[in-house]
Amino acid sequence: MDGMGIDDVAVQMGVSKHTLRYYEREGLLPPVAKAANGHRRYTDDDLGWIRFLQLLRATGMPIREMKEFVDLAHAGEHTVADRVAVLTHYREALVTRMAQDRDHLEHLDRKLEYYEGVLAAANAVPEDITRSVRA
Amino acid sequence: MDGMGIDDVAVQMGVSKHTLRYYEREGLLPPVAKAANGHRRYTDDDLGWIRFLQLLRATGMPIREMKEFVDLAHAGEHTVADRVAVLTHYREALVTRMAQDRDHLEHLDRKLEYYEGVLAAANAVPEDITRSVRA
DNA sequence: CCTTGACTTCGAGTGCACTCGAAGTCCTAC
DNA sequence: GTAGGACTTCGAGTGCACTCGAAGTCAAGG
Repeated sequence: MDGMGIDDVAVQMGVSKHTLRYYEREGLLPPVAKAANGHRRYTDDDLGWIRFLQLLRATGMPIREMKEFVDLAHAGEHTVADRVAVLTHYREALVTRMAQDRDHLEHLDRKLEYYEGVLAAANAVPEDITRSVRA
Repeated sequence: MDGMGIDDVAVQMGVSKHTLRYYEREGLLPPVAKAANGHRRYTDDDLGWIRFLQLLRATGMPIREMKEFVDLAHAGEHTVADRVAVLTHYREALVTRMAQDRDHLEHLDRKLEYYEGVLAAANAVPEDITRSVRA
């Protein structure tokens, strides 16, 4: 039989076996083919789906809405416009978050600069003390 | 008495009153001063802390580690180097996430382009059908 | 034959970060 | 003086996304 076992898929895709079964249970993944012994065999299509799901998750989409999206995809071509709408929505949320992250990074760097200053001062103080002791 | 009430702080900082009390309980916020009637009065320093906590959260730091950080800050100047280490760690995690986000955005845009193509084709098909019917 | 080990299903448990509700207190306005 | 409403504490509940463990099945190796 062709296809990969769940263990290989888990390693290759960087998710746990538990998560793979969980996604399937939740309907995010179409029912995966089973070998004669009942073991899952993942096709390349399955792998593609998993990659896509990972992308959706990475955009911040919750499982519930991912399921809705998957159902739309399953419903056929007439849902493409809806799917574009959903994706566009999360695209915008992602762009917003990216802007916020840039902002947060800037703030963080300012904090770090401040701390570096404190650190430099702390290193300088002993010298001053030395000098004052010497004086 | 000076300082703001919890309601104003919640509105101004964009967090719920529940969360403000929760943060205080968890030791993320130093014990906030209380008016004679037991109501919390937030000083400007408190507001500054809250803003800082929001920054830490935004970098992806979990509550538990925020508490550790706060404890370090409370412990005095000799912990500055440790604090810099923690902040630097989360700074790097943030930078990594930002890079991943750029990557995700690119993938998402490719998906969207693909879908736009499908949509354009779907709009084109009826014309073709019309033509074939006419022929 | 029987142990080993990886798979299966199923429901239950975990960790996180809130979020809520009950019960009580205290000022304000009528 | 009492009804209303916002505050207080405290412990319990929620939602999310896994994560785990028990119990069973199956194929291969010794």
